[in-house]
Amino acid sequence: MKTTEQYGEKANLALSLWVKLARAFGTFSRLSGRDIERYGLTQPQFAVLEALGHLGPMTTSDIGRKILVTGGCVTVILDNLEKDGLVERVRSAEDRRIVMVQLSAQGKKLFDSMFRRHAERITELASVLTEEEQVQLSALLKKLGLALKGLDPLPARNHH
Amino acid sequence: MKTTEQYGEKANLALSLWVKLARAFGTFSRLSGRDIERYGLTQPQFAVLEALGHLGPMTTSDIGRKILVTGGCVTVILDNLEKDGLVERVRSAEDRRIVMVQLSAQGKKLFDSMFRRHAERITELASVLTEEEQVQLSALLKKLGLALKGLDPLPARNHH
DNA sequence: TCAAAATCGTTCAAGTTTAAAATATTTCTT
DNA sequence: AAGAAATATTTTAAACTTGAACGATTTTGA
Repeated sequence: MKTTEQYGEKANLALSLWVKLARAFGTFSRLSGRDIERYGLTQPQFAVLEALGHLGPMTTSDIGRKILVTGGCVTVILDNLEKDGLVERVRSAEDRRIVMVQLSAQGKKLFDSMFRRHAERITELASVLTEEEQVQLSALLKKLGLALKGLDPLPARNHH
Repeated sequence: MKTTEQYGEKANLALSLWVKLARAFGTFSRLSGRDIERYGLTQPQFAVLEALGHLGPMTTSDIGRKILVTGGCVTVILDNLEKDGLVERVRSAEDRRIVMVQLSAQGKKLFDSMFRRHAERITELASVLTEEEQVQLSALLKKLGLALKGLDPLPARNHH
């Protein structure tokens, strides 16, 4: 793992940070995903239900921005969720280009029973750090994430 | 973003940590990937070249463990890199099941010219945090990553 | 008002990833 | 030494994601 002192101290620090970020995320993601599979959902499907469950109905493109996937992908995810009867698409009356997406009754039910247990699992995973460490890590990641977002020339539209 | 005080304090702390980890990784990954595209490589292709360049020749399955993808995927990535003349597969003489993978002369050349510039870009991205913050974050991520890895029932073989 | 431009969602084709099955080789057991 | 089990890699089929192209609708601006 030691990226032999080859690119200067600052670069090694940065490279090492990047590797650890990728590893921590990868493992956390795999473990979280394993939990989600138990509910018969894929990770992106779960992310959509979570967004709708916590934030309420929203448009297709809002979902894409929320869970960081492209529009074409959102369509597929919604197709599958709709097929399972978990979400409903409602074409807006005011602007008929827009599709509002919401949890169905069944979707709400699944979300409620599922998310609480999932939250427990996430809590369990995070508990490998003390609460103070979690606070520190959270703050540093927030700073990193926000600062990097500023460098990201991508979908940064806030208006609507 | 505020996951309304719904699942208890500890759970909210953990959920928030998870969200921030995913966001920071996602943005970092996208920016890093954008840099890599400039060399005509995909992110996993780059990861393979990096592993081979820094650690020397290794087997197909070592590569998979290193860059955290499945064996089948490594095969495809290597096929494409081999097609571009960047890596070479050498079937081991002692154990003919094993394929050792190494950079070709052209691959070495690309790696040298590419990785230094990429390291600079990563350093630039990481510099949104102070060096001390990077050290702290690195340490916390390392602890998190290693502890989670212990919970991960997956490819944890260390023997060979 | 009416045509051009912009926006929203879907469709499509191509590339990536995974898990499982298949192949080849080696090691273990008896 | 022979067959069973294990190991390393590739192949295959299915799923996911993306970016570009497309159709429908709304907004803009002459």
